Amino acid sequence: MARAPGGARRRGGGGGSGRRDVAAGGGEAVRKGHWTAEEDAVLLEHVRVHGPRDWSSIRSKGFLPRTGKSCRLRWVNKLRPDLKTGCKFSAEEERVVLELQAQFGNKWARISTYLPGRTDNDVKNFWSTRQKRLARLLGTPLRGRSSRSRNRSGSAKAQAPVASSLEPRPAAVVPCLDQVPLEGSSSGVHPCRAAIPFMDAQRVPLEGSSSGVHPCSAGTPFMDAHNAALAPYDWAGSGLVSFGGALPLASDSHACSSSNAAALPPLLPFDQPPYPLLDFPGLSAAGWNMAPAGFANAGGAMDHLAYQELLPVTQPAPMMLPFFGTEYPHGGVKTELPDAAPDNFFDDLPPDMFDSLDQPPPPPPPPPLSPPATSSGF
DNA sequence: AAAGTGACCAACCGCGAAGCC
DNA sequence: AGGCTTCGCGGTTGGTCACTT
Repeated sequence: MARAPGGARRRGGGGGSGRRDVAAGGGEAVRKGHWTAEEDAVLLEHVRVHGPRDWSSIRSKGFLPRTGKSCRLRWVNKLRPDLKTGCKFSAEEERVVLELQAQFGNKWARISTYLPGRTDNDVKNFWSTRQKRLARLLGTPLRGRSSRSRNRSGSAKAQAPVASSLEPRPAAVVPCLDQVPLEGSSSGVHPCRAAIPFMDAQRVPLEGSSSGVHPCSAGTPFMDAHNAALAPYDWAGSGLVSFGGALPLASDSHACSSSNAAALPPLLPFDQPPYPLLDFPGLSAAGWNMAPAGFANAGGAMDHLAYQELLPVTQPAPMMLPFFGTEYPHGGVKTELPDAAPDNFFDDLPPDMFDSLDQPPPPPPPPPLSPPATSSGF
């Protein structure tokens, strides 16, 4: 569908219109809502001078009529130079999210530390969208607290609730969501790819003009629809929760990384994958321009890393790395699978597979073997 | 063409933890 | 030790766009 990259999307005009712009309270007005370029510039300057801290002073000193909370959020989610703005989650990133969500639960900040360039908000939104899609595809309301109901025009086609606080689940082999046929997919160019034309030659070629082997399945055979149908499946859990395999983070998760953010993911508490990783000539690990070791684990540490990047260059770093991801819904890479046609994917599943939907969740998984290594910070 | 809908994204809110005095 | 402030996180909400009907 070629949606515009997040940052480029046109928002309710004139800056700061989406939500309430100004606090209702008296006294000094606190601006809310969407940020303007001018505000961003002020915030960036503050960070450049003071670092990603003292958020509250931004307002107290009169730099911006924004709360420190809002400033921090803006920095973390949008202005940090190491963010993958406009990049949809790749299949590998999705796998990471699934695996880590199964491990950690809804610890988005923690999970995001394994995904360079992704914020907790990114992960959270991704997960939420994914859960909603799953719920709709499965025709099963997800458990958990009531989801936001758009309730547009009182549509009877109310969307299923989204489980907002899911318990950690034991890993299970499940299909990558992009195995699930997605309506509305159309050919297009991923915003990242647009900037990285050479990647087209590296991608798994699609057969014909509109269908072909999904890059995900091509590179990761365990994710094909057939295996998915045969695999045990944690329906009752966090949707299509997880994978039995491990995560090839060492290389794949850096696809689409926006910069030399010195962000190697922490060592994951998973085994190395038994399946081949996507390999692209000329893109060795050394070519990723990554720090040799270390990883920021917490959001604050990430802030600091990003700030260090900001010091020499206040503009977001350009996309320098290719995007290997599989785009399904609206981004453009065709995801139609020969073996997983929209109408027969679930038909291929054992009929009793859905019986577990209403069963209590299995006991939580064992804790991770080791938490992410902490960086020295700032 | 218009309405409905899903997907995606940005940002706010509430709460708890951490730090400081 | 206790209160206050700041920060970080998770959940939620609202807006926009693209696609479908």
